Amino acid sequence: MILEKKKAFNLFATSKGLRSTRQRDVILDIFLSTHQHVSVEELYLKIKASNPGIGQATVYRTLKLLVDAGLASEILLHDGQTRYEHVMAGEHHDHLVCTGCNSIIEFEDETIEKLQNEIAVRHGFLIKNHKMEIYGLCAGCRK
Amino acid sequence: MILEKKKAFNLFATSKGLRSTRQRDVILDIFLSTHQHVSVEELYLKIKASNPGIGQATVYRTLKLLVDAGLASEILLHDGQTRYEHVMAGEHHDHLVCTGCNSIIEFEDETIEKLQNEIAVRHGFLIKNHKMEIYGLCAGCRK
DNA sequence: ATCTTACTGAAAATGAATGTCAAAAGCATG
DNA sequence: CATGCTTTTGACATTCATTTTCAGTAAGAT
Repeated sequence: MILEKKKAFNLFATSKGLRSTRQRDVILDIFLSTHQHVSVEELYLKIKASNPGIGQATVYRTLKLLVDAGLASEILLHDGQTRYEHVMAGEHHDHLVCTGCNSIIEFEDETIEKLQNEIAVRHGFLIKNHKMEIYGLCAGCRK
Repeated sequence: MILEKKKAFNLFATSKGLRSTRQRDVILDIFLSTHQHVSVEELYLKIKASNPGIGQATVYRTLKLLVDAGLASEILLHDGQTRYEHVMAGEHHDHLVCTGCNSIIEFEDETIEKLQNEIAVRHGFLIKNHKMEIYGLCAGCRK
């Protein structure tokens, strides 16, 4: 699966005339190895640990590329840090965000997706993507 | 309706030991008179036009208070500006965001709300609020 | 009217994200 | 494998939204 994504990225890169560099390989690798919803800072620190040479500007730049390539997407929570999550082809998931411990639970619901499409059609709207975040307290934090 | 909200804010203010000031009155007034989804900058400019004395720090501070009071909520789009929308008690609406012209269409869907609750229950999650944004092209921009 | 404490405005500070630019690296070519 | 052209990079500067600071002002209880 990780291999597929690397191939996908290479394809994207060549189609755009981008070059394949050590930095991009490393960043993609480490991004893919992280849990969902990494902030740039988290990712940068992780990268710096094994590859001290790579600068954060490059991490920022590469993450944008991953978004363009359809491998990652940005999520904005309410802590002022942009986070990036993995995009699985065709699949979509949404988030339960715990405001107590900041943990994120993912879920998927086909019925909601269908309803969204209906709503879009009703408004003559062409959906590109969407995000849904439910805020509250997780089981652990309710006590 | 605007009056109700002012009362609600006063109630909140006294319950928290906050003082009632001219600035807060003005900001709440003008916030309530705006369309949905004002950015702080937009609101600040509007306020400055009629009340040149009020500083933007106060606008920022007061908007946070409105959120605490349950009268406003933050929305994060992808343009680096936090926006605030009106919160109607009990009611909830979501957004179709056009990436072509940046217009926002609101909608409400009871079935989706119900499904969200089911999902929350299934995960032992206590919902406080939620956001859903669907990105794409509006009817006008599809052409 | 006085006193305490919260509030405000202006300016400085912060912090995420982006831009700049010279040096380095990719990669097509001879 | 040297050459030359172009993209990419890292370090640093810059931008821009938001937050903090702080001295002065104003609420509102007594």
